[in-house]
Amino acid sequence: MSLWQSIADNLRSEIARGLWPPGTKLPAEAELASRYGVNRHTLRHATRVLADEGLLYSRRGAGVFVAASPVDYPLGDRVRFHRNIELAGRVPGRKLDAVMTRPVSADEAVALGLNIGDKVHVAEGISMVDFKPVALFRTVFPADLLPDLPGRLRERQSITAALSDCGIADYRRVSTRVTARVADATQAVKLQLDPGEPLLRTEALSESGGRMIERGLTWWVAERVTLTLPHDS
Amino acid sequence: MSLWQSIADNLRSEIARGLWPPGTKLPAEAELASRYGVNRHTLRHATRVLADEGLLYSRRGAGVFVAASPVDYPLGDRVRFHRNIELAGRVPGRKLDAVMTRPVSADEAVALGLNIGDKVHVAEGISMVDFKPVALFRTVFPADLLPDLPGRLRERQSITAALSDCGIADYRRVSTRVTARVADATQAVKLQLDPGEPLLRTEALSESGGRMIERGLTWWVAERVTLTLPHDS
DNA sequence: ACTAATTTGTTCGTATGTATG
DNA sequence: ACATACATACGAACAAATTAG
Repeated sequence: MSLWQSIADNLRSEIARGLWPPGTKLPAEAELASRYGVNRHTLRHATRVLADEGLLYSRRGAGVFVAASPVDYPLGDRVRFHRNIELAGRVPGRKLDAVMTRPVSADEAVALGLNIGDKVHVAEGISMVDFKPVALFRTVFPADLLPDLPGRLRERQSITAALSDCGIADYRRVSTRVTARVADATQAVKLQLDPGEPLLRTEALSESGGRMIERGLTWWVAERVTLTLPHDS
Repeated sequence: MSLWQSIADNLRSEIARGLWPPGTKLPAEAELASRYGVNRHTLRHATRVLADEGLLYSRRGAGVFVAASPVDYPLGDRVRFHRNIELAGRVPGRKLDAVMTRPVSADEAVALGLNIGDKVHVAEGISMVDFKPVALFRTVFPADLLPDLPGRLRERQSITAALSDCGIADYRRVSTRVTARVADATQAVKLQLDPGEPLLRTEALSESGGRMIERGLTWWVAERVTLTLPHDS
């Protein structure tokens, strides 16, 4: 086993054991290199590999830092943000930026099976984990099915709870599509990250009782969340 | 409905109908604006929205172009690149950059259920659709189970076929994790895109007959693929 | 290698219609 | 009725990147 590999393994296990918590600044490369008794190039080889794995990141002139361990977010048939995050032992939160009712757009109409001119409720906001933003969402609901939804959304913390108040006891994902984009300036500000950082974009359609009930677009901060897929076997 | 919205809808439907095939350069903004009888700002508002949706992209000094429609890539229990792409009516391809055998790394050992010191075969390369690169992959196999794999991989076009030659007739995904990173310089060159463009990174584990058979890392060009999830109902 | 023409990107200014309270 | 705020639309000019000759 090469020197850089054993150093990488060493650091990896130390990070895994919590010896260097997320956000910690590692000692300077020169310092660490002398501790391991290797040349700075050798140490850099190890940290570069860990950075590729997403465990570390470096900022020129600032230092090498331990990346925040991303939240695992399972994308199953019944995706519920609050439950998912609580099951992972973290604190879920949501900030509602806007709730409005407006005519459906062309692409939304196709997705939800509506006609031009029909109205939709739109909820926009930010999802948080441990009081840090992890995602932006824009969710669209057919207004005719859910006349009371805007009010309920403002009262309740979770979308699931608001839908339940409107008589939608259960709903299921029928399709999920995943792609990625880099954050623009507006998204970066809302998510407290730098523009150009990658976002995972999911487009989800849910139905209940034969009607499309929800079309949700979510932009996840890639470095703060890992989407996991169901493999029912 | 505002002017820019109807222009956007018009262009959207024209693109959907194939009137402007992927890669086509649209007429210059000034030209298009005069055709629609609007100011250039108004036209730009429409094209900006379509660019946000991923239907168009613009290059200063060059023009506005119709984006190549991304390939839908289903992530199910039995993921087979060649079959998936052919089913979408496109031409799959693979370029093998390297096949080697080396000791397993720490994280690979955990994933595949191996011990330190065990050997793995590694296959690295580029996946293509319609002769354009869409993804980088690095796939790792336990060497003890598949002594002949390196030779087979070099002979055959698809990993599925090579595994079949080694007696693995069938294998299933047991876990898939999705996150995103921006492309570094090396990845950008291999994938023929600009550094800083977002990549979707999937980490997949597959098993066959009770043994982990494969751990595949794939970096997808986000603008050229959309990952779709199974929702078995 | 250089220039000129073309094309998108950005920033001024101005005006109008439409909700809101 | 009025003031305010916001989105929409037009006009002009210039900057920056690309392409053609």
